[in-house]
Amino acid sequence: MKRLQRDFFNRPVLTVAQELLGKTLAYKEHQGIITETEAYHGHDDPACHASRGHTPRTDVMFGPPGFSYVYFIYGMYHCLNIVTEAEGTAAAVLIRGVQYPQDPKVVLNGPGKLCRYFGITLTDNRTDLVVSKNFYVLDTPSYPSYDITPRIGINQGQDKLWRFVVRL
DNA sequence: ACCCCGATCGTA
DNA sequence: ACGATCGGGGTT
Repeated sequence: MKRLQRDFFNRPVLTVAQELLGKTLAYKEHQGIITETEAYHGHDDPACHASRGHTPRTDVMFGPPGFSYVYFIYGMYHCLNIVTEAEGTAAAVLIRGVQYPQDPKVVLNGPGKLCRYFGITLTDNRTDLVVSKNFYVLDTPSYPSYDITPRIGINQGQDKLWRFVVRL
C-alpha cells in the first residue's frame, strides 16, 4: 500500500481535511482509519494557533506540507495535526478521531485520546510524514460521505464549518 | 517574571 | 457542569 506523497498535502487545507477521511494513519505498530478531521488556516482564522504569525511553536505550520504538528494542551494531552498548503502558508488538519482495526473495542474519538493510545508526543513534532520510516499516512480509499459541522472546543471561529466526521 | 487560558477528557 | 494540570505566548 502506497503512502500519501507531498502533493496530496500541498493543496487547500479544506480539501485535504475532507480527503483524509478514510486514509490510514500509521505510527510505529499502530494503524488507524481517519474518521474525523478539522481544518485550521492561519489567515483569517482566529482559532488557528498561527493566526497571530510566527512563534516558536507555530513555525512548523508555515513550513512545507506533509509535516506533523504536535502540540501539548491542557497540561496533559497531545494533539496531532498534519501541515498542508505551500511553504509560507500556515495551515494544518487536526486529526480528531480514528478507527482502530487491530482492536475494534478501542474507541479513539478525540485528538487527545488517539495521541495517548498511539503514544504520539512532542518528540514526534515536525516529522516529515512523506519520508519517515514509522510515521506516515497510507492511501486507503476516502469516505464519500461525511457530516460537516463547526469545530469543537474553540471560542473563536465557530462560524466556520471546518469539521468533517464520517457517519459510522 | 508573571499570569491567563487553552484545537481535552473523564467524572458528576 | 467542572476540575485536573502545565506550557505557550502576550503583557509588565
